[in-house]
Amino acid sequence: MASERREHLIRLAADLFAEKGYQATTVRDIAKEAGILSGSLYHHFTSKESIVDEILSGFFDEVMSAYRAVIEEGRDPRETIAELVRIAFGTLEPHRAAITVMQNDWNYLKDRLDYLTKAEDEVEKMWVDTIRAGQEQGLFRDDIDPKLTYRMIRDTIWVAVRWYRPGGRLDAAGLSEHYLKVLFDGINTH
Amino acid sequence: MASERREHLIRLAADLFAEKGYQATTVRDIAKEAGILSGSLYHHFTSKESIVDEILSGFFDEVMSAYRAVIEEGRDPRETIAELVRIAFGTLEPHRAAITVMQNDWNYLKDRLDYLTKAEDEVEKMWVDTIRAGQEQGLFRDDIDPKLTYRMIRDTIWVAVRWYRPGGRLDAAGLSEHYLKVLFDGINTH
Amino acid sequence: MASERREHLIRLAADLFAEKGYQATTVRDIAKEAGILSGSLYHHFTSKESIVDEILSGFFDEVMSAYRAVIEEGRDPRETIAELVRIAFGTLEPHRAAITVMQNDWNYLKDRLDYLTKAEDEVEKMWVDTIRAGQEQGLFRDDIDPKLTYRMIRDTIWVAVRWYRPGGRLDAAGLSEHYLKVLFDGINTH
Amino acid sequence: MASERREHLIRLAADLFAEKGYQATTVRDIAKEAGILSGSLYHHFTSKESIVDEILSGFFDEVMSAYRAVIEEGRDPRETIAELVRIAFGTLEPHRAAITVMQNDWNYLKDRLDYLTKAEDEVEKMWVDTIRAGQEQGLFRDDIDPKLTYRMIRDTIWVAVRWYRPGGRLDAAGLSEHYLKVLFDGINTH
DNA sequence: GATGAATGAGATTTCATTCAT
DNA sequence: TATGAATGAAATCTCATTCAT
Repeated sequence: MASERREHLIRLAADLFAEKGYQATTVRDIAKEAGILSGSLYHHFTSKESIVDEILSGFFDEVMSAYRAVIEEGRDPRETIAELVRIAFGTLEPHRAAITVMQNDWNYLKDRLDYLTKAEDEVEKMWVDTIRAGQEQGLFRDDIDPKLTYRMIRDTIWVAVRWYRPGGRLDAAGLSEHYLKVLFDGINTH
Repeated sequence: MASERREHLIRLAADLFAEKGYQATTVRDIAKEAGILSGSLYHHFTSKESIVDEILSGFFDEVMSAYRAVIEEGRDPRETIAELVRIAFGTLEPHRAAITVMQNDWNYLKDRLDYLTKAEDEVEKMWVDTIRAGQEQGLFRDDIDPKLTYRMIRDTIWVAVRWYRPGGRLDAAGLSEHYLKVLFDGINTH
Repeated sequence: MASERREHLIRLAADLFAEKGYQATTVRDIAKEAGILSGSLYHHFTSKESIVDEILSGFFDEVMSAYRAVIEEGRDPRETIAELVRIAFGTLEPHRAAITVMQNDWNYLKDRLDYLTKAEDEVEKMWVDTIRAGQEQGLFRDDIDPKLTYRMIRDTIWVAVRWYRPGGRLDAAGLSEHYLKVLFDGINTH
Repeated sequence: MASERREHLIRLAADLFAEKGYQATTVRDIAKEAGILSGSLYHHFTSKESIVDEILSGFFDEVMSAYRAVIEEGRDPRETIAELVRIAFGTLEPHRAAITVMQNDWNYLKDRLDYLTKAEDEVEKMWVDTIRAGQEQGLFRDDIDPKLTYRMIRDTIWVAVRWYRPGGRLDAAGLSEHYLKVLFDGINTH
C-alpha cells in the first residue's frame, strides 16, 4: 500500500506545499517535480486534497498518539505539560513540511478536511484539561485562561518551524527545556 | 486619493483575506461583502494584488517609520530592542488583519510584491544591527545568532495575532512587558 | 447640432481609432484625450459605435457625392475613371484618419454599420459599371475582370494612406496623374 | 513540438483572425471551430497572443530568410529588387491569412510582439539599402525617397491579398512581372 | 455638461480532474 | 503505470454603458 514511490511523491508534494503554499502549488508542479505528467499522479492519489490529507494525517497521527500516551500515564499536570511540549518540539525536524503547511494553510484546509478540526479539538481538550487540572491542584495560576494559554503555547512552538534549523546551537530537546523554563516561570504560581 | 469608500473596501478585503487567505478569497467575495458586483471593484483598484499591496504597505509603512524613529534616537541596544518589541506588539490590535495576511500568505506574496522583501530586509537589518551592537557592548550573550534571534522574536510576536484578543487579561502593553522580561532573561548576559 | 465641441471630440476619436484601431481604443481613452471622464462622452454621443459611424459616414458622404457628380456628367468611361481616381486620392489628406480606420477595421465594422456595405455596394456599382462601359466601347481590355480591377484600384489608392505624407515630392494631384498613367498603361487597349 | 494537431489549430486560428480580426476573434471562437472547449486550447498554447505570434513569425521567418538569401547573392540592385518583389508576391497564396492579419492588426500587434518591429526594421533596411545602392549606381532616379518608396512597394504588394485569388487570370508570377514593369517604369532612370 | 460609482456581459486564463490509448 | 488530450468550472479582469448628483 504505502509503496516507496508513493512515499516519495508525498514528500515531494509536502516540500512544495510548504514552500509555495497548498493552493499555489499546482498538481502540475508536483508532477513535474516527480518527472511525470499531472494525469499520472492520479494513479497514486485520488485528488490533490488526498495528498495533503495524507501529509497532515501522518503528522497528526504521530503527534496525537504520543500525546495520548502521555495523558494516559496520568502524571501530575506540570510534568504532563512538560512532556507535551517536548513532543511538540520533537516534531519540528521530522515533520517540518507538514507543520509549515498546517501553519500557513490551516484556514483553508480546516474547512475541507474535517479530520483536522476533530483532531484539533481532541488535542485542545488534552491540553486544556491538563491546564485546568493544574489550576485545580494549585500548580498553575488561577487567573490565566486555559484555552488562550494553550493556543499561545501551541503557536509559539509551531511557529519555530520558520526559524529553527537542526544543527544549530540548540537542538529540539534544548529548545524544549529552554522554553519550559520560560513558560513555567510565566504561568506557575510562585 | 484615499477616499472613504476606498478605505472601507480595503478594510472589508483585509478581513476576508485574514479569514480565508488571500488566494482563497475571490474578488467576487470582496464585492459581495461590499454589496456591489465584482467588476465594480476595478473602479477603485487595478487588481486584486493591488488591494493586498495596499493593505500590507499601509502596515509596513507605519511599522517601519516607527522602527526608524527609534533607531534614530540612538539609545542603548537593550532599550532599542525593548522599544522595537513594544512597537510590534502595539500593531497587533490596529493591524490584526494585515498581520494575519502577512503570516499566512507570506510565501505567496513575497514573490509578487517586491515591496515586501525590500521592507523585510530593511527591518531585519535594523534588528540584527541592534542585536550585534548589544553583543559588542557586552549587553547580550555572544553565543546567540543575531539573525536567528531576530526571526524568533519576530515570529513569536506576530503569531500572537492568532490568539491575542483585545479586552483580555493583558493588553498589548502588558504583553510587551511580559515578553521583554522573558526575552532578556534568555539573551542577557548575567 | 454639429457643435464645435462635438467636432473636436470626433477628431480626437478618429485619430485614436486610426492609431490604435477601433476596438483597441476604449471610450476611456477618448475621454482622457479630451480631458473628461468616460461617462461624460455620452452627453455627446449615444455610443462608441455612433462615433465611428459619424467619422466614416462623413467621409463616405463626401466621397460618394463627389463620385455621383462625376457619374452624372456622363463623360466617356476613361475620363470618368480618371476623375474617380482623382477624387479618391484627393481624400487622402483631409480624411486620413477615416481612411485608416476603414482600411484596418473594415471587417469588424462592416457587420455593425449596415451603412457601410450599402455605401460600398453603391460605390462598387459606379466603378464596375464604368469599367464595363469602357470595355463595351472598346476602350478597356476585354479580358480584365471589372470587379477585381475595381478592388485592386480601390485598395491600391487607399493603402497609400499608410505612406503618403503631404508636403512630400508628390502631392495628391501628382500621385493621381502618376497612378493614372500606370493604370491606363495596364488596362487600356493598345 | 509542431505536432499535427497544433498545426491544425494554428491554421484554424489564422483563418479566423484573418476573417474577423485578431481582437474580434475570441478564444472561444477558435476552440469552437476546432470542436473543443476554450480551456483545452491552453493545452497547446500558452495564450491567445502566442497563437498569433506563431502565425506571424512563421510567415516572417520564411519571407526574411528568402530575402536574406537574395541579398547575399549580391546581384545588381535592379535585379535584387525584382527578386524581392517576386518573393513577396509569392507569399500571397501560401500565407494569405498571416498577411491579412499583418495588414489589419499591425498597429495592435506591433506593440505586443516585439518580434514584429525588429523584423520589420531588418526588412526595411534590406530594401532601403538596395534602393540606395541603385540610386548611387545611377540605376534608380535620384529624387525618390528610398524609405517612402519601400513602403509604397510593400503596401501595394501586401494589400493585393484582399483581391488576389489564385486561379484567376494572373497567377502570382504574372502579378509580379506586371507590377515590376509598372514599378520600374516609375522608378528607373530613363 | 460633467462626475463618479456602479452594472453586467463577456473576455482570457487557470487548473483539478478524467479517460482512451 | 504513464501519456496526452480534453473537460468544465471558476477565477481575474475589461469595458461600454447608465444614472443619480
